[in-house]
Amino acid sequence: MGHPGAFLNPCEELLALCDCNNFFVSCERLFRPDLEGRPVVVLSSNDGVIISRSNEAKTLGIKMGEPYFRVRAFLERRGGAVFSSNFQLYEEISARVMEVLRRSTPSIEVYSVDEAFLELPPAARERPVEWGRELRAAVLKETGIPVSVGVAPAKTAAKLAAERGKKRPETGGVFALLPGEAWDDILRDVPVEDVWGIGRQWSDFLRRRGVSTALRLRDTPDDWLEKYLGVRGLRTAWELRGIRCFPIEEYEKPQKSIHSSRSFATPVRNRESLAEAVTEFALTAGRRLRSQRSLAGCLSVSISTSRFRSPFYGAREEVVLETPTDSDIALIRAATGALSSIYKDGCDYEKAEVGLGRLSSADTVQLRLFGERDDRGSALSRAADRLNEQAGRRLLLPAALLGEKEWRPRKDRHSGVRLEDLNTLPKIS
DNA sequence: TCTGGGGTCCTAGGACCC
DNA sequence: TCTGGGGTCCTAGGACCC
Repeated sequence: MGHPGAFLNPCEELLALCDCNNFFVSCERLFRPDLEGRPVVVLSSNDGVIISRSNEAKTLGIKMGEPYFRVRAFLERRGGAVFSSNFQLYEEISARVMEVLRRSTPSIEVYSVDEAFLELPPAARERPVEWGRELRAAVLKETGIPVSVGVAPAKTAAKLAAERGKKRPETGGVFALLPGEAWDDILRDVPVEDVWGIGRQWSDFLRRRGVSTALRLRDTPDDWLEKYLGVRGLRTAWELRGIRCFPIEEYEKPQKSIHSSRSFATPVRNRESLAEAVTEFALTAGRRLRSQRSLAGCLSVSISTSRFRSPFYGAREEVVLETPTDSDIALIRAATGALSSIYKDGCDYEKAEVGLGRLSSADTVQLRLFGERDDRGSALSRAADRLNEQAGRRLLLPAALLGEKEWRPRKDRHSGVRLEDLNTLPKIS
């Protein structure tokens, strides 16, 4: 068997996971300090399911991903506060948190909107917990967002450490999992399904074979792991041995695919409304495509009725774009064309999606032999991006989108907070 | 009545080539 | 009835993540 990753002396280098606590709820609370101590939840798009919970909501037993309609009455009785999601706001606050983190590390990987991996500066290796506490205090002071910090030799272990910091108040939100005697005791306490990289299918499989804790996973023989869980499962076990297999990926790579989709507040029955939604999603995907300087080589459209009702109808059509493009006009044309080949009359459509794939760099275009680059459409789209960004709203949009948007997702509980409001927050000094 | 949206990586198997 | 042995590329589907 070969080596699944670079071997690093476990004691030499350390990294940290910095994880924002209950991030979306914490963002909403910045503007509503009166909600401290009350159960608060944030809902997904279309107010569908719960995607962020305050500690009080967790204590009430409300689960991640729980459909909102099932707990609405319960939450009301308990004096809970509910918010529709406001991703623009969360992304802006996230950027501010990441700025603070960036200052305290030689190398950072922004892993998600609320998490980052940081290489510990060499001087901090002797005092990881103190370093973590300083980091935590700096983020709280400058952004108002509470975070947990976990320090360990490898990412998978750092995840466990951060979780421990979050769950145990006596740690002050910071925990270092360092090779030594405590290592085994801590891993013994962690159910295997709580290990980063071990999801539902794998944890069921492992438990059936008696591998029920992180410690047992760590001590499972390599050949067995590779046979049943593949190289990813093997790397996860190695990381639990303190060996770094997933390096910090400092440089942001362009995405390989871009998707834009929404569920509709009320079912859409007519072709025009569905085409309008698909046009909207193509525009959203196109804007994100251009912002990472990519061209799309193919585009797909999916439509479906509700998964929870029968008869179900769902279909997907993919079209190869003869010349890779980032032009809204080309994307919209492809999307509406694909839609017409799968649209079926008489269905109650609940969701649609536009996906862009086979992305390539806009800076190094591969021209097809008989293809012609659509420079005008591309330039027009970029000009629209600039105008709309300067204006802070959409000044320029296709006439097809001037309609009533009967497909618009629900957002009944939006706080109404706008980006500008961020600058009105009182500063803590 | 009401059930999110956005990604990544790995692997197995088929097509195709020499 | 018999009908090789590799290698590479591509894709669909499954698993995972937040």
